[in-house]
Amino acid sequence: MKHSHTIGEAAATSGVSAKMIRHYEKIGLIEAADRTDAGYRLYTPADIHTLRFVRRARNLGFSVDDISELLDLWKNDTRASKDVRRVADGHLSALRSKAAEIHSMIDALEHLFENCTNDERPDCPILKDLADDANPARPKDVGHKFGFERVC
Amino acid sequence: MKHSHTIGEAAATSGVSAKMIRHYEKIGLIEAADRTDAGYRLYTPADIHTLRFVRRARNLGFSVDDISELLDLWKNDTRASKDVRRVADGHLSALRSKAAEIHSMIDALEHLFENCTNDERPDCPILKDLADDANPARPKDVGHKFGFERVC
DNA sequence: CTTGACCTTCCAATGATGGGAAGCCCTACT
DNA sequence: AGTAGGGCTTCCCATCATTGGAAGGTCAAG
Repeated sequence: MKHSHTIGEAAATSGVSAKMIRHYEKIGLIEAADRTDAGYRLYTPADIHTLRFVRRARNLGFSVDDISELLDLWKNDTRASKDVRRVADGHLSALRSKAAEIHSMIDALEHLFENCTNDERPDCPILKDLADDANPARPKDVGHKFGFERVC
Repeated sequence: MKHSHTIGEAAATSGVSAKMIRHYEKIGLIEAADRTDAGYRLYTPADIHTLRFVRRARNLGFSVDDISELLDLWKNDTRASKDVRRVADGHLSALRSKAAEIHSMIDALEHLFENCTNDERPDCPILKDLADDANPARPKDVGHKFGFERVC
């Protein structure tokens, strides 16, 4: 086991946190690492390369399921280019529709701002609009599937 | 208690699911509803109006915390317009930065597609790029805070 | 031989929502 | 009057990626 690294080193060089490396192992995204006699995980340069692949895919917003599929394709020499493309294409169109939703929210909010005095008076067109029963506030239901945990 | 409605009716007319109405009550976003002798929740038209306000704000992507603040302002006649504006402004800039991230992911993916043959051959520039140690794939770390649960 | 930095596992929380089970309530129909 | 059904109740669990912490074992240097 020459050239093996601890999880901390693997985390530092791959950009994936040690926590997440253990997590990815537990959920089966990556293979279980070899261990020292003391139980420490050991990572080869090839493992770290895989971790980098995972991080880059996450940076592009791929889900863990997508990445699992991409990893399989990556390690399979007989893969067809179009299979990879299918995964990436699905992700891309999801991104595009998410972008469209966000832009429609931005537009609606900017519209609400148009008449906002931004002063000490209690009159506020933004609240008026939210309270207006005739206004569906761009009714497209957004909710959980597209993730507004804290930022949207 | 004339003019009172069950949670199902309130859900249907407000557009907020019964599940979520109970949830909002539990987390304190809305006040606990009155109950019948049998324990059924009862909603007045004013309650339903509040629920509509909540739904519209959610449709605009406001977080529950934001909405809680907006509700307080809405029910407070001495509010200052600028306080509402502060909440909405914070949300708007969060939306804008999220939009920017998504567009950078879209751009990166579209770039990967440029040389993709989309055929049966095993050669795939998308995977090559993900595996390329020299390529940080737009290193801006995205992750949990901006929500890619299933779509990104 | 201690100290401190690292590693281990396990459990919990985030945020908004959905799903389901087990059981009570109410109305309508036989 | 009894029953079928639908709606209501509470409680727990799952999602998704990630972080945090606690309790404890290991290793290297001082």
